[in-house]
Amino acid sequence: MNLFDVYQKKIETLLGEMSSAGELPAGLDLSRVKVEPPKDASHGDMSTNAAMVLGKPAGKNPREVGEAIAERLRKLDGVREVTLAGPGFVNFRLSPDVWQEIVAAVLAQGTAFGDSKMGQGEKVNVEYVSANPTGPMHAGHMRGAVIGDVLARLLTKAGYDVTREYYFNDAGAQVDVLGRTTYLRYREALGENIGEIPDGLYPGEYLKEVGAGMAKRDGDKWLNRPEADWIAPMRAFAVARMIENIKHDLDLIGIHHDVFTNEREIVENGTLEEVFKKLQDMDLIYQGTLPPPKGKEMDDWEPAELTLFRSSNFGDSSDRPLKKRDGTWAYIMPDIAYHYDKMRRGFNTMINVLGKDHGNYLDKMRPAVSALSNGKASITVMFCGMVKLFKNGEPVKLSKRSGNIITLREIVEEVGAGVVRFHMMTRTPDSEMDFDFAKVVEQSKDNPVFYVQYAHARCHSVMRNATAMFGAGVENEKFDLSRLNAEDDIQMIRLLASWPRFVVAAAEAKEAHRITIYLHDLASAFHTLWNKGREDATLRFLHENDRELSLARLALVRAVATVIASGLAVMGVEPLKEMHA
RNA sequence: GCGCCCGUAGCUCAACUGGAUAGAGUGUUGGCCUCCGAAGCUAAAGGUUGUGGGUUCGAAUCCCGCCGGGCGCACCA
Repeated sequence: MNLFDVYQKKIETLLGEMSSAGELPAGLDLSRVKVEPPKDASHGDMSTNAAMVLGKPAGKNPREVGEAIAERLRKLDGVREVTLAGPGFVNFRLSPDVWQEIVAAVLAQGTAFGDSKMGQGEKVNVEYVSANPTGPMHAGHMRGAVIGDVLARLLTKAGYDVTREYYFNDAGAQVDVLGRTTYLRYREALGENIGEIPDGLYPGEYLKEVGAGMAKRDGDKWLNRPEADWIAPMRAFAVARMIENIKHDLDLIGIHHDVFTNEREIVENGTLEEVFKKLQDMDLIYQGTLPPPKGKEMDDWEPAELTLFRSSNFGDSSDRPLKKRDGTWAYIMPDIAYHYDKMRRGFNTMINVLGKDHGNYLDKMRPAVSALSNGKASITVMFCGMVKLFKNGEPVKLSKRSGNIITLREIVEEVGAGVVRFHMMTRTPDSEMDFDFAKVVEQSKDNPVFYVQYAHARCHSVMRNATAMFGAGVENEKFDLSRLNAEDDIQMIRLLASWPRFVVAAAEAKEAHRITIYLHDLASAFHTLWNKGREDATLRFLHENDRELSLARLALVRAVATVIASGLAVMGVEPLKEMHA
């Protein structure tokens, strides 16, 4: 239930009536007409720009149009205090019962309050994490992992049919390195002294158990045999183990993908050839020579004739090679084929969460997606900035070379999954962010996770007190919403009522971090209201001698807790009923 | 050199995607616990939204030019 949608429709109907009555021309474009909360609450509950948007096409002064709109608006049920302001805003208030009903709606819908049908069941593919299975999840992965997952939750809440996907490469050079390192660990497990891990292999301890696992499964059958014999089984075994490992680590922060796709499948089932043929049929493939890249020192540049894709037809800065000089596929080809595969599976909206260092991924992929779908499919990339870790105020040095990585598991064990998730969402995705192990668990209002959780816990504290005061089961007793008539009550409800709007706006913009902003506002409003009760006893939630008011206020408090929980659910964070030190 | 992103209070970030007087936190200085959890609330203060033009009823937001920053620019993966 989105009140703003309700009044948007009412106003559109009203404008239609004005056209019929000849007060406005027929066939006006209403798409820019909006109903939103005014920036300054003292202007009213809602505001519409209709008069300003329609003034010009109607050939009338906006204020004149506004006056006519106001006239009709005054006659609507639930509307009061219609005023004309500024350049032509029509502001109005809603009568208290309209607001009070929101509390009932929230309690009836529970955390589903704020769900929207905006997405209309459209299939969306959100691809995130997608780390190659060469090591455990570490600090560098957590930002993208959480951003992708929360975006998926948000889009689901907004009515999209979301598939969470993980794509990994189980071929290629990195995976060969994994295979070789596993072989070394395998020999170690069989009793050999392997000494230091040589340069160019993965030094991390985590491959020890993989090698041991291999030794357990296959015994010594791979010893003293050439690499050509053992590299494939080592790779396969290690990849399978690492994927299990990754799934397990992701589970620690509540992340579960629906689909795992690997590059090998795409390559082996002939998708590359199919895509290539398709592009050929569209006359988008030719043999040619590219100019050397500009602005870069190229000591070994040699012009060569290559098989090129006319990506510049689709806005790319230059055409791109799909085959190398030796005739084998260029590396972007599997990626293109993979996106073709997604489209073939019915996804016209594809979202990719990547690190900022993949800066030109979109440039490379968009032309292909556009060509292969005749412009129907879209690919969006969300770039994530780096997370800088701090311990005791000192930056944590990370070195993958020495195997000195901070794993996701360590972080989650130290601060908890909810804290990690919430913090990753406190900034726009592409900004850099500091993550201080001490600060993120600090129990003060400086810490947004705590602040929001505290508000939720306080709500539950009120519920506990209500039980103590009025006996068990008070929350199920009937309440009279009309008792919520203090301006502060209504103020609180207004904020609750705007939650569905936030969901829609955040989903439209694909900016899940806005949810944290809303939650912080809501928590702040609740803390404020709480404290007002200290100075003005009439605003307290519970009144021993006024059971009816207490029940109504208790309903309000439960609604606040419900909306906080609804927001935290989008974040994938478990709401706390009690804070404990 | 080219492409993408960014530039908002001293600092870290918002601003519901074109709306009215640009808001929070932090830092500084005050006030509030016999009272539902003071782990909180509250007052003051801080701005030519990098800059110069343009578009319109209206611009932090859209367009163009500068200035400054980040990332990317191979047939590597």
